[in-house]
Amino acid sequence: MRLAELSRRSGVSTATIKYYLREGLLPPGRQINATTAEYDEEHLRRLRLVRAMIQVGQVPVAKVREVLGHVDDDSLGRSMRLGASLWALPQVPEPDEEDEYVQAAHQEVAALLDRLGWRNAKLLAAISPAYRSLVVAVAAFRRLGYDWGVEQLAPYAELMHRTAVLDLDNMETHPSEAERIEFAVLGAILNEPLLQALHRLAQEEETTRRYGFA
Amino acid sequence: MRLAELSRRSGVSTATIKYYLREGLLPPGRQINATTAEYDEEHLRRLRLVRAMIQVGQVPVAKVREVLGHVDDDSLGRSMRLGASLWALPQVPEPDEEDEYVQAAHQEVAALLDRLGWRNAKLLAAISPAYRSLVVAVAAFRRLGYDWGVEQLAPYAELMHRTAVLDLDNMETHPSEAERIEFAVLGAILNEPLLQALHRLAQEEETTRRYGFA
DNA sequence: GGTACTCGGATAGTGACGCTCACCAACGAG
DNA sequence: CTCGTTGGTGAGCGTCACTATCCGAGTACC
Repeated sequence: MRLAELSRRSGVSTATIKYYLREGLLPPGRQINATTAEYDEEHLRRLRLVRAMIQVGQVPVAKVREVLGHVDDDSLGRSMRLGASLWALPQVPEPDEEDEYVQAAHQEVAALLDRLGWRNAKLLAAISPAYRSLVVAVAAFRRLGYDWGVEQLAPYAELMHRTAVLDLDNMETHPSEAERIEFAVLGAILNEPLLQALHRLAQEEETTRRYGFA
Repeated sequence: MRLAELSRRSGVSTATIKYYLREGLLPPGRQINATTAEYDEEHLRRLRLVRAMIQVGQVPVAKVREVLGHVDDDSLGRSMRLGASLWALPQVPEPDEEDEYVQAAHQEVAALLDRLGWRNAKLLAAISPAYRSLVVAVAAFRRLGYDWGVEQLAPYAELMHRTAVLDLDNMETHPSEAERIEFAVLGAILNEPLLQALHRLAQEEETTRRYGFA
């Protein structure tokens, strides 16, 4: 198929596809002659993945390129590939370690991980962007005078852990290793907007249950 | 306190504070004379809230203004005020209702709400941005060949509902109505990055538990 | 074989966003 | 009186995700 058809089948404008090609988000098509290139189903699939990451996952173009690099990198083990992809996701700015709220948040999060027995997460704390994001979020609450501590966080963490278990169980239903990796990466990126939407919908449901529509 | 002190105490540059004032995210200070304005603790608090929304919650400036308008609008009831704030949050682009995947996703989500007995959410479906986001996310999965149906979604929805229950329980611990509203809005906005961070950390924990660090 | 169309590729431009800079006249401390 | 600082304003910056335009080379159709 040629560029125009790829565009038609994906619903993405030719100009945008050209942009993705230029940015290295799509591998170039098979060159037939100076003015024609041939694309296949794999290109279509990759294009849809890219669109999903950018539009649904709000992943910036540069990060998409990075994530795809990890997905295609056969030299990594499973944990590393998944981790590398997750870590490439958009991040919160670095916490200011001098800040007293940040320091208190560090303590709180460390206590939380102890309470939960998340030993691996503790080991990853120094390098994991998720850990840093958590510290930043907790610090933001504290700065506003809301003292979220272990007591408040633990039930949320428990629920999120169950969510993660579901994620991985779903992943394991896929037979081939390659497919599992793609699903894991994809799931890590697309699950979040989905969870967020479910969470907001659940909040609306619960709010109206408790207080009605007024 | 004057602008420079507000800047020092909040860690936000004076230029940025001026920008927020111009954009109406902060109410103007009490004018003392042509070159001096006085700000108080309320300004500081509001500024921290704005920063938290923008930096942690990734809420665009225009949305922050909108949300603050709802927070300050005493004419609304609780559900409406919370709803108005939640609905002002960044959204996914409108789903293309012509698209077959979107139509299938609609069916799937409707079936999900039936299964869960989320009657209020069903009523809100036509107007709720959360509902639309959910449809877009499910459609994105389907387009990539992963058929997330009621079976896969229901356990996630159940967990998210429990999360929402926690949210509202936490909100109800606050004594005054005004404080509850602020906490609810804030929670709705800041909880998401926090949940996301917990989710990612839980994924890392669970991945390494199952497959080690390799 | 003529011609109108389409192809891919490349360059430059767009509009939104979140600041950030430079400048200004008006003050206030020494 | 001088000099630094104040709050307010207009314009500018860098990034991002496209998008519009042009080009010369091929292709389909009559």
